[in-house]
Amino acid sequence: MPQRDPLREQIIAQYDAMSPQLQQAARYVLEHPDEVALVSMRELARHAAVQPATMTRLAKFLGKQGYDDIREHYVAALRRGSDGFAAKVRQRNEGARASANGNIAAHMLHGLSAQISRLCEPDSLQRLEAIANTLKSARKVYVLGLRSCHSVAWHFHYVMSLLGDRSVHLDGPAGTGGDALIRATPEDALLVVSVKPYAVATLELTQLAKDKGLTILSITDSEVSPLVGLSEQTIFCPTESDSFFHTLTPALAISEVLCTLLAEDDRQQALDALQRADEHFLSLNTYASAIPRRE
Amino acid sequence: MPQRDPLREQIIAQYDAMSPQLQQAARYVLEHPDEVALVSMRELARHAAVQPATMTRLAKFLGKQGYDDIREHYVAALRRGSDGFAAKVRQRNEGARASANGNIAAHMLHGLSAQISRLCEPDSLQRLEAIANTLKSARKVYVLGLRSCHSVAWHFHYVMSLLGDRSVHLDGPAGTGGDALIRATPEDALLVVSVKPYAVATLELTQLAKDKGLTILSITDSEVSPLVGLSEQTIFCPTESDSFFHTLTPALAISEVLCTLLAEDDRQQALDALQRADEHFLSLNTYASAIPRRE
DNA sequence: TTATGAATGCAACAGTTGAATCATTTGTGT
DNA sequence: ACACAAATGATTCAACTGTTGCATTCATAA
Repeated sequence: MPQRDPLREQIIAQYDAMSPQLQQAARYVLEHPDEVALVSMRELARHAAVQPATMTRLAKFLGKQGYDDIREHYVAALRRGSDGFAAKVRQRNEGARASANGNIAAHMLHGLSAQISRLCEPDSLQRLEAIANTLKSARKVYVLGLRSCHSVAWHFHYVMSLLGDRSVHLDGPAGTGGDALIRATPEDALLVVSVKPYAVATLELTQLAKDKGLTILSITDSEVSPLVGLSEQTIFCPTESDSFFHTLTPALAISEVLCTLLAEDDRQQALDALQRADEHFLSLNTYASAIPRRE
Repeated sequence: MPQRDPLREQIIAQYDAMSPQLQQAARYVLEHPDEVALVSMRELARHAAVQPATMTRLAKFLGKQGYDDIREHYVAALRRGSDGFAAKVRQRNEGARASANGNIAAHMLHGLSAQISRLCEPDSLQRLEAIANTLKSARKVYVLGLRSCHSVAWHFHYVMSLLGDRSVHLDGPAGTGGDALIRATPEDALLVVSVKPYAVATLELTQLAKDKGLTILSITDSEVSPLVGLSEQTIFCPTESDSFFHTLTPALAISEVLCTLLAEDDRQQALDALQRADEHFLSLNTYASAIPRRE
């Protein structure tokens, strides 16, 4: 399981050179690596039937500065082993050292990558599929995401609008964003995107939609988000970031996956719709067909 | 991964009844269960940005005798999860089965994760830093991204607008999007986001800005993008995806990294600006401070 | 406005931690 | 037998832990 454990190998290599007490301590450490991370040195020493000082001496003997170096090692190993999310945390710590070097960017990108890969967990995948299925059978899909979540909501709506006319974006100038709900029916669904801090307007509109009988689906950041209680189905996106702001990259990834699942549901229809869209844009000269010559 | 976690469920169930500080502590515990087992209470409190006492109070609130009860729970969970590697094998099988099931979502998410982690290559990092440096010294930063790239452009602008008033979003109703360029000067920069197919309007506006002497920086998808020739500096975002549509998740990640680099450049000013923004939103009641009760 | 109770921050507490120092024991070579 | 160095045990210390009580702030109703 642990791919390679340099400290473990070092202990084994130096084992023969240790005094009996040190060997006893070392042996216990080798056989109970988790304990090192989870209990205090004194308790570990007690379990190993060794003086507390012996643990310190073991550390010194291995060339470490102190016992904490040993513990740190096993804490890190445990973090990595427990699940992917913990691995991210560790990565972040590692990256922190690099970022002292001045490279915040690499650090951040690593974190984002890990967060997205964590979305592959069975629970998330199941939720994604469930939401996609509900969206498929909805008459209209209203999309709501205010402030920082606008980007995600809009992108979802944009892609959906290329595929058909079922998507309605709840946004607009002069506070008219919610007006489209006037014609909403219980056969419709509302896809809400909101992360902490949750915009009041988002919650209010969602409540209104729920009162009108719409099926509420949400992309949000936590089990304890206020959206959870309002929604029939929920998918969670991590938003933590080392910067001042939370990240919306995982949320966008989720939104793109949902679009894909919806399109994939009826491949042929999706292709046809995109074909028509292409023709439309062509006749409008929306896109640069021939790339302008660059000097 | 843990089949059932009664404490977790208890926290979620009682979350709404907690005071804001307790909620903050509880939320951190929910999101970082391993940390509870691996670090001291004070350190956990520090990470969660609450008072140490709050953790104790959380424990009492949950009916526990003290914080140690909470820690014990998570220590036990971690022990079970790590050395009982049956759980891990099970997890792996679950994941494999799901993805072998033809799970598009998992495949896509893996791909996105890999694409973002590829952005950590030295070349990309260098480009990121170069663009950030140029943005720092610009008087105004105009942001342009049409159609699918709107989400990226808008998100960049949104974050920047929280930090100050240097950012101007080139978008608006009734085709007035480019009007803001009227007051642009050669001390300004234009950040363009565009991926294939490149919107004609984007290229035209960029050309106009270049003619006016602005520094052009771009986020685009290829060395042969028409933006490359127009831009002083360029950063490339992968857009390939298994779905019909290209992905903008990496582009958004890039935009978030840029924001962070800019904010990090003058930490204090960024913090002050965010502080002011917070006060503004508070007085406007933009965000739900007390999360509405859900039944 | 003022009064009231809850929520929060702060400071002090006793207990525990890991490490350093000194004393004692152990094993070894003469 | 002795001396002597390594190993071990015991003691002490500063730093930190989780907890508690008190002071302050905050929200809300009268």
